[in-house]
Amino acid sequence: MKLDDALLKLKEQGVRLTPQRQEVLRVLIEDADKEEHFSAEEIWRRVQRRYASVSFDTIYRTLRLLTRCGLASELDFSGGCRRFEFAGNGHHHHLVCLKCGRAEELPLCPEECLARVQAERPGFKVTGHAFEIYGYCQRCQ
Amino acid sequence: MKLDDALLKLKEQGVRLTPQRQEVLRVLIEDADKEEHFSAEEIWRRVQRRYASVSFDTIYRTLRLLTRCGLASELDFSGGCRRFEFAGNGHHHHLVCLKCGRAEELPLCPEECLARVQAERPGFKVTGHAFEIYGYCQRCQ
DNA sequence: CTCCCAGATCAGAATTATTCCAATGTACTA
DNA sequence: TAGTACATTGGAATAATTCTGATCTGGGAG
Repeated sequence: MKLDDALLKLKEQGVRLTPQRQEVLRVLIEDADKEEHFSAEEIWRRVQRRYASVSFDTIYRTLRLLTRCGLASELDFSGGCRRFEFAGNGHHHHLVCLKCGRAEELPLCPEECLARVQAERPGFKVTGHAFEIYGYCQRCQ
Repeated sequence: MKLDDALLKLKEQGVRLTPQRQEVLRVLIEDADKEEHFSAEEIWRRVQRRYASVSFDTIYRTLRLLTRCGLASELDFSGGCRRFEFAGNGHHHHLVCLKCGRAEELPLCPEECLARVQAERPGFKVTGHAFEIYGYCQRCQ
């Protein structure tokens, strides 16, 4: 999914398209590569390049908004590094380096485990899941 | 594993057995049931019952120590609820309620996914992994 | 059993991440 | 093009965790 599609999707949901929101979305979509997932501060710095007076609060509020709209995901990796990514590139999980914090995307998902749990605990309403593998990347070993 | 075994294991590792440390370990082992995983504050309150002047810092330091010694695990659940559990009851994952924060233990593990990743990324040194399923428990729906 | 000191504890301050608030600004409808 | 509901701003508040420097103590040596 590209930036224009994402903006359209926001508009369809009746969300006001402010320049700050557009730029946060642009950073998530265009500045990220497969191994780079931004912290809120990194996103803030990048948005500041174009909108120097943007506040930290706006970044967080926008990220929460985008998450609610299904356009961003909040990643709670171990070691206190909460990161954000664009959610329009398909479901995946992460291989996370504990030294440099970079996360590579893994095109897999423990679906059988999920299915088993849902079958065995009908009383629990599943809404999501997380799966991360931790360790040290080649550079950091 | 019981409290005495855990204390012995600490001693073998040359760790000083202070009353505070013993009480933290006792809380983790004897006060927890399968659906209750304590926050640092909950552990602090419980240790205070016996050692009224214990500091918050001691709780955190002890939990880090126990984690390094393999006797505790830090659980980074989504929604900012970091919790701690005794690590002597076998490997497992968690079914986490996003409302009340309780976590039920799941006796399963996405092993095939781990094996696949290790086979496909020989350059990455895997040291651990996390798998949690989120949703709402019967009570909280 | 007592002494001793490396390492542990304590209280409170510092740090970090995130959210709240009240005043001000603005995207979008009509 | 104007009006207003919603968004942004900057600074302060909150919460979680860690640091610091003074004081205390578990447990080995004698």
